[in-house]
Amino acid sequence: MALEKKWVTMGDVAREAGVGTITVSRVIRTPTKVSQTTRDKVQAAIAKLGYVPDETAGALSSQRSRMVGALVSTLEASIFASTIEGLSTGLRAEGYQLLLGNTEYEPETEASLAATMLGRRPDALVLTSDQHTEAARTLMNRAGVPVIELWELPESPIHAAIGFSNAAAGEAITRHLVETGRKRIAFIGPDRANDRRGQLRQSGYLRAIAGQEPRVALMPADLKGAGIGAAGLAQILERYPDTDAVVCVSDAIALGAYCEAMRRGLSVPRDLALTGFGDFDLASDAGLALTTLRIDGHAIGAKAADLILSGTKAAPLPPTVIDMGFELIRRGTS
Amino acid sequence: MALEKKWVTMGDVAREAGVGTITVSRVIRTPTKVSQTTRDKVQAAIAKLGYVPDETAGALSSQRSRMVGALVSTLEASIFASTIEGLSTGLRAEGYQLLLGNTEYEPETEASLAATMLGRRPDALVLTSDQHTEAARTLMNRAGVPVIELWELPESPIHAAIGFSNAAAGEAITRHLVETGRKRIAFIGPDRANDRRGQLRQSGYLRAIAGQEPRVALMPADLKGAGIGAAGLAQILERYPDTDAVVCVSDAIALGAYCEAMRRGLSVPRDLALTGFGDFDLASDAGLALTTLRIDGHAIGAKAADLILSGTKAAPLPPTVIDMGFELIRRGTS
DNA sequence: GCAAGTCATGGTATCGATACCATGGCTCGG
DNA sequence: CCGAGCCATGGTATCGATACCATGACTTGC
Repeated sequence: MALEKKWVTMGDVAREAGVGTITVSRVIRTPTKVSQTTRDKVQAAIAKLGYVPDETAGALSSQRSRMVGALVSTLEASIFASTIEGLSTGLRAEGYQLLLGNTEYEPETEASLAATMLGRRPDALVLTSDQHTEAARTLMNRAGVPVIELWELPESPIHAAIGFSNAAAGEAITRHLVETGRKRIAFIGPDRANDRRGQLRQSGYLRAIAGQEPRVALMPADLKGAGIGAAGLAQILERYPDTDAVVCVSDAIALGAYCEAMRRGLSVPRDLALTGFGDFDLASDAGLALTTLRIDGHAIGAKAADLILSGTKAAPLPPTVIDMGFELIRRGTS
Repeated sequence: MALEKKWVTMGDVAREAGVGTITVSRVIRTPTKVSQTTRDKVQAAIAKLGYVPDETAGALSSQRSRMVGALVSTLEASIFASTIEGLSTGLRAEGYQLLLGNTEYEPETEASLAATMLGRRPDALVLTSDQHTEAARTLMNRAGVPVIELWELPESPIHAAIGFSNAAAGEAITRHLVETGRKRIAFIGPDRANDRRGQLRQSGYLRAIAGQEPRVALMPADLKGAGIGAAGLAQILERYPDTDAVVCVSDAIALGAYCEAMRRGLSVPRDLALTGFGDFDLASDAGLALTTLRIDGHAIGAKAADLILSGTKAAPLPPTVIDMGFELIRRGTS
């Protein structure tokens, strides 16, 4: 341990201020427990020395890391961007920080990332991935760390969940097309074995078209959003030329389908109605004016932060499943 | 500290395997220094007990946290998504993890986040924000933590930088329009005082149109991408009805401008050429087929990971500025 | 006026891992 | 056959903060 001294320690501050180390700790964590004059002295010393408390040491001795691990299925397509933002903003207010991991829709990756993250002893784990390996479930249960699943309402939540019913959402947007007179409705999504959310939306679609013939195109996921939409619409029109509406599993996919429709000279929504999912920027009136289903990702993230911060060592947060709902936004494509 | 025992410790594993704790540590960190038989014994004990090493304690004693702090200007619009992804994937391979913070283009927020992050004693700090307060610079310098700035080539880098010249990029894409015969070129971007990257692209635009009249629309940043593009184009056409090309500071803004042009019955690219920036999914041939400037965000992130992992305690990474360049992608809008 | 209680503060053990140094067994060259 | 040198392993101090308990000064109620 003969490393050159690099960081100012709490002891240095204590010496400078002429107090005990514990008093410095209190000035930082629980200022009300220290008299005004002492507090000022200590704060002056902190400023003078440029002291930055070592959270690593604090975490070890207090057994609270003030870190939250977040495992997201994907960083692309901005799907979870606002959720992460809401979460991180909420946590920052209390000095908590976010550890980020990207599972890429792979349960195996999720399991390995979860294990690595638990090594940091986070105070909570947030998952936007919905498929967990048995090993991961065991690990997370045994760890005693609260686990919050987002963007879904799982049948058997690990602990808590905040989201909405993807099946109901898929059903709602499809029903909107049915109700506006569409008779031959198709569905486009990526072909991803571990994307349960997408599968649930598809099941909602199937329920809503009851009576109509299902027309589903699942395209290779490596095409990315727009590519999936464009290729998917091409496939649908080839197999079912008389299709008059398409439900896309995301706004990005809807963009691809929209552009493909333009290229084919189809009029939207006259010849073909189109819906997205998520209500991202590109769907707005200033953009494609896409009929879509709005998910308030920011609110989901903020709610998760609330939940985490409200749980304490003494009273861990109770198992809960919170339905944040969704909202149909009708714009120009339907 | 009378907390119930929750986690299996290295001592537990050592006892189970009948070895010293340090041997367990070596099995995890430097397996080659332990004999095969002992290694097997220890690994069996680890598996049996479900031991997850406490990185918090490891960080404290080894003075290496295996964490990298990343401060991004924004999580939205997926601008930095691939960079973060490249970074996190590269780091994961070595068991490093990512601490994420969102500065929202606010130098003050960046400074406060940087301070919080330094409390975790990260092994490196990665910034995609380009404006730093004086306090933040001082803090980062004093901390002795390598700082890597991304997506730019700063004149006075804090330490290392990986990116490209935003001014040259703005100039290149504008020059492309000049060379393809456009005579009255406008520029649309957000009105963000602390977005130096955008300002540099604008300065490149100004340099490239030399001789032409500058036509710049900077719209309120809270409109978001597509809104900025749509409102920006409207403003440009009102003030300069004969505009024949528009340089947009991002692909998302170009989408808004594109849709606005459609609504006005303008033909792209005949009446109006349009360019974006970033080459995100929506710009692809399957999407808008947008002429744009490709930035390889993933490569930038991956390179940053390499750089961080190559630096050791003994030989900290040398100050470097790496130009990753950019690529003009000509598609259907010019 | 005194016991009981509150407030501000400090001392010391401790969290769980790793660094440093030490040790015993073994190989190998002369 | 012996000492130099390597390999595998262990003991102990330590990283920098916080928890717990203790202490002395001062307030308050009856």
